[in-house]
Parts: sequence; C-alpha cells; structure tokens
Amino acid sequence: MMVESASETIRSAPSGQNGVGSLSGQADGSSGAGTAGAAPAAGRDGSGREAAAAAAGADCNGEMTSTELLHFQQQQALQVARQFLLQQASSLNSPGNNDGKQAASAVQVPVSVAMMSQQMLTPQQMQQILSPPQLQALLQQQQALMLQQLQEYYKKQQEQLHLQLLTQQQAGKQQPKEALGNKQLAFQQQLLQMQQLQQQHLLNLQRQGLVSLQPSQASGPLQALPQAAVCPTDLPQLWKGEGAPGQPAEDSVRQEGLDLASTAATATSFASPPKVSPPLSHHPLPNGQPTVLTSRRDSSSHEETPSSHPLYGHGECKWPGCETLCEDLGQFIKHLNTEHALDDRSTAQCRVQMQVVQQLEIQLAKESERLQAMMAHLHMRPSEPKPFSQPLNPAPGSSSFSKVTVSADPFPDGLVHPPTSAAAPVTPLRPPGLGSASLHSGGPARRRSSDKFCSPISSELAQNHEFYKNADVRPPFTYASLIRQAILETPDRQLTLNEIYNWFTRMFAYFRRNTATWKNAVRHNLSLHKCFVRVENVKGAVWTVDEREYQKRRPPKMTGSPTLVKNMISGLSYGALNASYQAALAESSFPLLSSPSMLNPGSASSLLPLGQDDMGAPGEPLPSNGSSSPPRLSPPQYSHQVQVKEEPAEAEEDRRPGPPLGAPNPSTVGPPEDRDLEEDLPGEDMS
DNA sequence: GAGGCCATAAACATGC
DNA sequence: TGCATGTTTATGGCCT
Repeated sequence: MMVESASETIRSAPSGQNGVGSLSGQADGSSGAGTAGAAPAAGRDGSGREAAAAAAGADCNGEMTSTELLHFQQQQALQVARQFLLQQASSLNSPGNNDGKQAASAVQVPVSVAMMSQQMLTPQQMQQILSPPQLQALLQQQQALMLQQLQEYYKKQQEQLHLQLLTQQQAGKQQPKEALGNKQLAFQQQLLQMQQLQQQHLLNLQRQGLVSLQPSQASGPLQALPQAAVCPTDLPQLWKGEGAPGQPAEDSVRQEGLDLASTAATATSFASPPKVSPPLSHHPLPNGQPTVLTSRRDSSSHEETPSSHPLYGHGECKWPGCETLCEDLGQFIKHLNTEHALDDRSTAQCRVQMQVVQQLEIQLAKESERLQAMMAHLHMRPSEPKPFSQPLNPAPGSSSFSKVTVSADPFPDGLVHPPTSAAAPVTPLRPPGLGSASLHSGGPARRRSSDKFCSPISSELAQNHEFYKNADVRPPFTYASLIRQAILETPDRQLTLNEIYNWFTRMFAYFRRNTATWKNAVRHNLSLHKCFVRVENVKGAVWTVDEREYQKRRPPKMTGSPTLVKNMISGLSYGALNASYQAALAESSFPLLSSPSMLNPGSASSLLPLGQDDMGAPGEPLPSNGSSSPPRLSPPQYSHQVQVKEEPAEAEEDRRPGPPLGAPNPSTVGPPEDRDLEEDLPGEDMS
C-alpha cells in the first residue's frame, strides 16, 4: 500500500527524536473522508505526508517549524489511533471480548506499540468500532502524550532560541534589537500557531463526533485565539526574562501551550468526566484560568496584582455569570481558585467568553470598515487622530460631560485590544458620545447636556443612524427630543402614541427592550411637556409638537461663558461628531454664540415663533450647521407644525423635501433632516 | 443650596 | 377583564 512507505518514514523518524509528535491525532474531517490507506491532510497548508516527512527530516537538525511539527504530530497521532483501533477491531472479532475489556485495553494500549503499527482506519471507522469510553480513553491518552511531547518541544525550541539569542548578542549585537524582537515574535507566532493547530486537531476530533462538543463552540473562538492572544504589548513580557535563561519566558510559553492544550483536553472530556491529563497537574496558575489571555497575564506577573484583578471589580467577581460578592481581593482570589478553577464549567465559560470576544472583534472590524467608508465619503482623512475617541475623555473641566463620557477604555480588562489605529478606530462601537455608562445601562443616563447644547439630534441620528439601530446603546437625547424628532420626521408632523413607540423601536435598538419603562417615559413626557399637543384626529388621537413651547421650555442660558462654550465643544466631540462637523460647528455656531442676538436671553426668545404663519421658526433665521448649510426653508413650515394639530396640511407634504442631503440613510432618516439641522442647533441646543 | 431639567416609577382614570 | 392610552405625582440625580 502506498501509505505504508510514507508511514514507515514517519514512523521511523520521530520515535528516536525528541519525543515530539506521535499522539496528536489528526482526525480532520477532510482527511477522514479518505480511506484507511489515504494519508490525511494534516494541517491546513500542505500534504500531511509531505509535511510529516519534511518535519521528520527537519527535526533532526532542529530546523523544523512548528507547523511542520504539528503536521507531523497529527500524522503520527492518526497513525497511532488507527493502529490502535485496528487492534481493537481485531479484538472485537474475537468472541471473548466485552466492552469493559475493550475499554481497559484501550487505556492500556502502549503508545510505542501503537506507533509501530500501521494505520488502517478512518476516524469514522474508529467511532463505529469503539465505544465512547474507549474513545475517551484513547483521546485522553493521546492528549496526555501529546502534551508531554509538546512541552518537550517547547523546551527544546526555547533553548534553541535562547541559544541563538545569546549567540547573536555575543556577536557584538550586530543585529539590531528589532531583529531579535522579530525573531521572538516569529517564535511566539510559531508557538501560537502550534497551539492553534493543536486545538484545531482536537476540535476536529470533536467535530467528528468522537467527543461531544458543538462545532460552533469549538471552532470559532479557538481560531481567533492567536489573534486575540497576541497582544504586541504583551509579547515583550514573555521574553523579558531573557537574561535569566529561559525561565520566565519558557514558563510562559509552556503555560500557554499547556493551557491551551488543557483547555482542549478538558473540553474534549465534556462527555465524561475523567481526570485531566497529567500535565495539567503542574499548572502553575493559581486559578487555573484556561484562557491564554489571562494565563499569560498571570504568568507574566505570576501573582495577582495586589490592588486589582481583571475579574474583580466593585467588590464582586466579574466572572461571567458569577457576581459573587468578595470583600477584598484576597477573598476574591480564594473565590476564584475555588469556584472558577480549571474544570469543565470554567472551560466552557471561557470558551463562551472567547466567542463573545471574537464576535466583538468581528463587529469592530465591520464597524471600523464602515466608518472608513463613511469618512471617505465625507472627505475626512482617515488618518487624522481619532476625532471621536479622544473626546471620550473630556477635559476635567467639562463637568457637564464627565458623567456621560466615562471610561474611554472599552476593554477594561485589558485582555483584548482592538485595533486602535486610525484605520480601525474604536469609536463605531460607541459613537455618539455614549459612554460605557450608557451602554446597556438600565439606570438613568442623563444626556441632557449633549442634548441641550450640543448635538443636533437629527444630524446625529443621520450620522449614527445605523449604529443606534443596531447597537443596544441609549441614544444621547432626552425623551422629549426623541419624541419631537419622531413627530417631525413624519410628513404631517403628527404621530399616534403607537407610532411614536414604533419610531423608537425602529430607530434605536436600545428601545427594543425594557419597553414598559421607556414607553411609560414617553407617555409621561408627552403629557408633561406642553410642547407636545394631543390632537383628536380622524385616526384617533395624535401627538404634535408645538415648536414654540418646545423652545420655550429651554430657557436661554447660553451666555457665551467659556464653560458653556467648552461644554458645547466637548459635547459635540463627545457626541461622536466628526471633525468636519465640529469644524462646521466652530464656524457656524461660535459666531452665533458670540452674537448678541443669541446670547441675550431676551433676544433669543424673540426668535421664537409666535404661532403665526409668518413667524419663523426659532432657529430658522439663523444659519445652523455651516457644513451642511442647507437651503433655507420657508418659515411657514415651522408654524405649520403647530397648525398641523388642526389640519394635517397637504401643502406641507407637497413642500416636503426629498431625502436629506446629509442623511446617510435616507430610508430611515426622515425628510425634516435638513430643517432640523437648522432648527436644532439654534433652537434646541442654543436657546 | 436652590431651582430647573430629566429619568424613572407608580398610581389612577378612561376608553376600547 | 385586560390592555392601551393618558394624566398626575413622587423621587432622585445632575447641572447651572
């Protein structure tokens, strides 16, 4: 048989080597599709046979790459597994065997013997032949041996690398440090790749049904692991023990590898709870957290930070779904070690968290891409230094926004660092000035300041419509502003309560939950504010906006004081308004602020319409947003909003402009966009 | 500290 | 009766 020759090569090569490779059973589905004699395609990039052969040869001179090694290991493992199963199959044919005996022999099968045999079975055949306990035992055996061998390989690689480093250093440091760092990075990447492949192989076993684990659970987070785990800032820590030969770095590396392996190992044992494989016993971490992310952190510092822990905050355990109260860090550590030790449950939770992180990363990538497109469309320079994220940390003086800006670090645990380059700003996840307090916050999230002075609701909605629509974040506007916006977006400036509800839920993902709360608030606002007028209409009671009252309820307080101006700027920035918008505002609004007609409360009130058709809207005479500089709309439009209570005005519809120019999403942003751009700033925000 | 604005909660009334 | 709608009151937080 063709495979035999290759198998011979494979068999003979590794056994005498450093013990690497033999039991990492590659049971990939693709390879499983082949017959017993077909060499499995080990790994992703290359023929398993060739890789194994190459690895076998390369390993002799210490030049084997991690990928090759993995291929080789997988090849070996599959051989062993097949051979073992062949033996099992033959023993099954003998009449005296029973299951218990098979299981016992499965556990007892010597790897060395198995390695010397030919592989003849596919994983499917294995599954058919063996009972679950046998498979479990086989897997555990494979994993245990694999872990040991991997550990040795890590050690060897580490020693080699250190030797190289020392050699290079002694050579007069001819190579710049960057080169060393690159080597380290490369090696780290190799290790991670190995871990990934290792996980992949284990998961492939799972995927084939050898053990019970959802493929979706298995594949997603683990594939993302290296990306998530490789934090450039963390890499040096892995190697900072360079002077002390290998110990910290090696430990770190080994821990990582073992962590991953142990994670997979325990994950594979979900179906039955056998004891974990021996290598896990010397897991140095206090809490046994299975993630690479945390384990590296822990291993680098080796002790919990005396004052904080990423899983500890506000006196409670931040482990997902735990929230156990801990008085101090010590108690928390105890709790962590007892309740969240390395076990199946913690591993599963960790996997879920991995998946969460991965989803967030995917979402971040998408949103970043969208932002780039938006910025490109708006002729903004993508490379300019994050116009949104910076304002998230307002100046200490901007007290008005200190509450809502909150932390600018969306990843307080520091475990996952999304790209923060200009190509991928983090702001799309929290655009319109939504601090973390606003995110998923059930409590009050007062956005009065931004609503009042800064952000024109319509323009911001236009800019961030998609975000609000999809992200479960509280819009930075008051209920009154939102209700008004909803009403003004309609052709006839009137909405039923239910339609207002629908607008809220349609426009904001946030309002798709806690409906009782916000609906009550909507009704409360409708009733409370005189600016909302209930009108009995043909289709029942509808609500309209009395712009005059709406403007009246905001007494002009803008005195042009530096504080207010500063707040306004902060709010605009904070409101995720882009640089161009801020610039436009600086051009348009500041002159207004300095304008006596705007700064004087009395004169400001004079701008308000008096309820007559010929009266302009409050902000109408004023240029609002310099950037958009919308075409001036005729004043009667505003007065009509008040009159609409009596007659819904067909003429209004006729005059209604088309899709707003500045609205990225004309389908959802209503026609009054342009007008609101005018009226919001001078009226709502600056009155 | 007072007053205003706002969010939230709740009680109550009314109509379908 | 249950629900939707509408009104009113109370409370607390935040800001000026």
